[in-house]
Parts: sequence; C-alpha cells; structure tokens
Amino acid sequence: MIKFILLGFLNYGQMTGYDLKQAIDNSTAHFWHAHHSQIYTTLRDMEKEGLVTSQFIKESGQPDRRVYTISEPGKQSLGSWLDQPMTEMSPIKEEFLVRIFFSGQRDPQKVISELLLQRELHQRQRAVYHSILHPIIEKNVEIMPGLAREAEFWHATLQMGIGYEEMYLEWITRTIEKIEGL
Amino acid sequence: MIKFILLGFLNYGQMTGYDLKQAIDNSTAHFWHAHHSQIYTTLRDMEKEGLVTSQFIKESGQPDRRVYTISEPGKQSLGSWLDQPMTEMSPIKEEFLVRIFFSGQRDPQKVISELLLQRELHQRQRAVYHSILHPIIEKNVEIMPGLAREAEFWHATLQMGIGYEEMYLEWITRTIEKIEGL
DNA sequence: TTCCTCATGTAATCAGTTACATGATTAA
DNA sequence: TTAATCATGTAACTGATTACATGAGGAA
Repeated sequence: MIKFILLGFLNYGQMTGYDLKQAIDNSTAHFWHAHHSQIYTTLRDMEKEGLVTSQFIKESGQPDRRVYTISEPGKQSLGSWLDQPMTEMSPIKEEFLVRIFFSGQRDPQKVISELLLQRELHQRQRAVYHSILHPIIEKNVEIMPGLAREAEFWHATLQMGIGYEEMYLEWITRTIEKIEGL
Repeated sequence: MIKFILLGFLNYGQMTGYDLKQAIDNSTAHFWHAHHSQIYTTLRDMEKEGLVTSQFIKESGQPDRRVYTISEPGKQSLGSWLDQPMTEMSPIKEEFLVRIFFSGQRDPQKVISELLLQRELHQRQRAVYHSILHPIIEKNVEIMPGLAREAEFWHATLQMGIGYEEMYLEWITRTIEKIEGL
C-alpha cells in the first residue's frame, strides 16, 4: 500500500525520501501514515523492481540527498492499481472501541474521563483539518494552478476527515450521556 | 491488542479458540478483527505467559476441543490495560481514501462507479449493524440478564459503527456530486 | 549550548495475513 | 454427493513499528 502512495506522489514530480515523508505527514497520514524507516526501505525495493530510479546528489554544507523519479513501469503500476476497483471495505482497527466494548465492569467515572480525553484529541484533530490541512491544499493550488483538479480530490479526503471527527465527537457526547444515565 | 480482546471475552467465561473466533466475528470484528490462525497462536503464547490455562477435551464423535480459562494474572493484565487510558487517537488506515486522493487524473466515471460500489458495501454494512448485531446483543441480554450493563457498552460500539456508516454514505453522496460538477 | 531541521539509512522485532493441512458430522 | 459447520493447528511471508546510528547547520 505505501508503495502506491509513494508512486502517487512521485507521479507529481521527483522527490527524496525525506520530501515524501513530509508530503505524507501533511496529507495521507490522516488515513495512511508511514515511518521514515519504511519509506526509505520501500523506495529501495521499488528501485530494484524498476518502478523508480534514483540519483544521489552530493551537497556541500547540506546533507546529501537521494532523489527518486517515477519510471514508465512505475506509472503503469500506479495506473493499473487505481483502475482495479476496491470490492471490499477497508477493515477498521479502532483500539478505543475495544476498550469501550470491555468497559462494562469498570468504574464509570474512569470511562467518562477516557472519553473526555478522546474528545480533546478529536477536537484537536478537527482543528488540524480546518486550520492546517485546508490551507496547505489552498496554498498548493496557488503556487501550482495545474493541480486544481487534484485539489478537488484532496479536499474530498479532507472532508471525510472532518466528517469522521464530527461523527466521533457526537458519539462521545452521546456515550457520556448514556454512561451518566446508568 | 488481540490479546486483550481474548482476555476480555474469556473474562465472561471459558471458551475455545473456535468460540472466540465466533464471538469476535459477531462483535469486535467490526472495529478489530482476527483470523483463526492468529487467535490460536496467541492463545498458546498467553498460556505460556500464564494469562490463561487450558484443558484439552476429547470428544467422541465431535472434534476435540481446547477450552481456555482466564487466570488471576490474566484478569489483572486485562484490568490494568483497561485502566491505563489511551492518550492518542487510533491511527486510521483507509485504502479507499488513498485511491480517492490520487484520482485527480483518472476518468471521473470510473471514480464514480467505484464510489457507487463502496456505497453498496457500506449500505450492506449498515444493514448488518441493524439487522444482525443489534439482535445478537438483545438475545445475549435475554439469556443472560447479568450482562445488561455490558450490553450498554456493546451498544455504544455498535452506535459508532452505525454513525460511521451513515457518515461514510453521506460523504459518498457529496463526493459523487462534487465529481459530477467538475 | 541546546534544540530543531535537514537527511539517510540499518537491524530487530512484532503483528497480522495467507496458505497449507486434516478430518468427522450433518444438512441440503 | 456436495457444501457447511465444527475444530485445531503450523509455516511462510509481508507489512509495519521501534530502536539504533550518524552528522552538519542554524536558530534560540
């Protein structure tokens, strides 16, 4: 999966592993994240497979960089991945729900304070979407108007993020009320 | 993680690996699933750690079964895991959003048909929550009224599932409209 | 002088998936 | 006779996380 994210970004232009990490952190990380260690090793593997090529650039003063470029087979691999539709839903792994599921015998006050903590985190995440990610997309379109169409799709994923956080926050409110009513 | 799910169920009563698989499929699988292979190997590891004990029961006619029972250390492990609050949000891994994110250069009709396919799947999932999972909880409470309190928490996770699917379906509708408007 | 950013990697480990493997009973 | 359910396991592999490791430049 991370392979296709890397191909997706490299399809916009050549980048280093470091750049890719930044790009992911500012966008897809909110629905698919990766550690730098995974990014670097995956790029190596992809080069062996012929999906990307790299040039090592010696910098004087700054650290050396390895710049990756997508190849023709890489573009085809990305394209055919995108063209074969997903026939299943993504599985969900939500640890917090596991905790709630098994909280029947716990002190309700402890459960409520955990819910309040999660509320805090999800409010912060919603704010990140509004005040950080939204402006980043806008800025990208400003400096590269050719990406206007792409930006519509980036916004779509952002809207899901906001919708998710809003739903989550409403659920927290309802769940706190439910526990208080027990 | 799966360890605590197994402990959580075994805390309700002794079960086999097979029983646990069924229990998970009918409940937590919607926010944390596991394959039988992982369940069996994890139970073995847990026995080595002393969190559970097992008895092998030879059946005549039916297949033999290995029944697991939670131990005192197992109960403590579960309790202390539940008592240390989650200070982070669960990371999301949603492949479909990756596909949407990188769909800027794709044929809009193909993207829309993928969205329609996902709508189908999420509608089905919402129906599963209403027509299968809800009745299962109700039935459990009927046959074991002592689980009434637990059931409130099970319902809470179910409500999140329903909220999630509803949010997802609304997002799909909005996204289709957006793409049609391009 | 301490921390942050830039920049890249390896190694060890863990969690999770897929595939392989067996075999009886019961219902359609 | 075919498929589903009951029932348990091992092995290989992949994907992902955590830890280890280095080092320069610039800002506070």
